[in-house]
Amino acid sequence: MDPLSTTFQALADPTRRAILAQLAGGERSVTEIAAPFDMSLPGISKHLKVLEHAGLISRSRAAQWRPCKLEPEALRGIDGWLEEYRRLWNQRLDRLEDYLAELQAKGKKRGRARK
Amino acid sequence: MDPLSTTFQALADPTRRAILAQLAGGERSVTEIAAPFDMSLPGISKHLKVLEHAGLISRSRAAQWRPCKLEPEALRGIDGWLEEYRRLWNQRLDRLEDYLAELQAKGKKRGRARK
DNA sequence: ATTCTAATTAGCTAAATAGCTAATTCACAA
DNA sequence: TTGTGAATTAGCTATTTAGCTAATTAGAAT
Repeated sequence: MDPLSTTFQALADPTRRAILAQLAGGERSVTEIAAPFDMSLPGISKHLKVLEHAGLISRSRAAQWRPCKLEPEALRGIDGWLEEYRRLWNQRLDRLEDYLAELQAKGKKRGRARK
Repeated sequence: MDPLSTTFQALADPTRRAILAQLAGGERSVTEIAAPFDMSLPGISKHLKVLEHAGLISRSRAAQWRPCKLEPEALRGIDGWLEEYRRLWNQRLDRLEDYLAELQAKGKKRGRARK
């Protein structure tokens, strides 16, 4: 799978996104991560493997704990992909602003010929 | 499925992303869209349904054609989701810049006490 | 050595996904 | 009304995914 697909795929699950949000607050062990979820530990473990494979988290080793750390740089790929489309939705926004500006102008010059 | 998961899921396929890229150039009929791909028409049709369901494209109707149009606004959801993490990877970048600045300072004041 | 805790792996099931071919719908044209 | 081109739906298969329980590995502590 290409990297972009892998990242999008990893993010397409609310549990995994919640795990990332949790890790934004700092490193956590697997049991700490699992605590808020109504899901078995192996289930969480699988989700972590998906996130690690996508490069979104990394895991170190401290005694019998395997603390997970967020790797936000892995999101730059999709941020870059978005770039091209950001232009497009801003264009629309610009047109809307133009339209609103025009409406306002019409309001002030009520009765005058249009443009 | 929640909207964010639906969007990410839709984007987690290279064919679907290629379709969006193609539609960034303007509206296209289904056969036009299908042309560059080595895939059956029903296959493409399924991909289009996924994209439409995610709100990433819309379809109108002109005679027997069903032209597809890109709806880039549907990407704002994931752009907003990214926002929180952008902060984090910029932090890292800031730290790197700080570090480089410090290195440079050290270079100029070589031999002096640090900090 | 034994036991406890943290975490993963094995092995299963149910559901979703990607792809195909064949059949169908729909609108226009002859 | 019959035919033609555009697109979807039906129906199938193979693969992947999410989830579980039970079993296993690995380190720390007793």
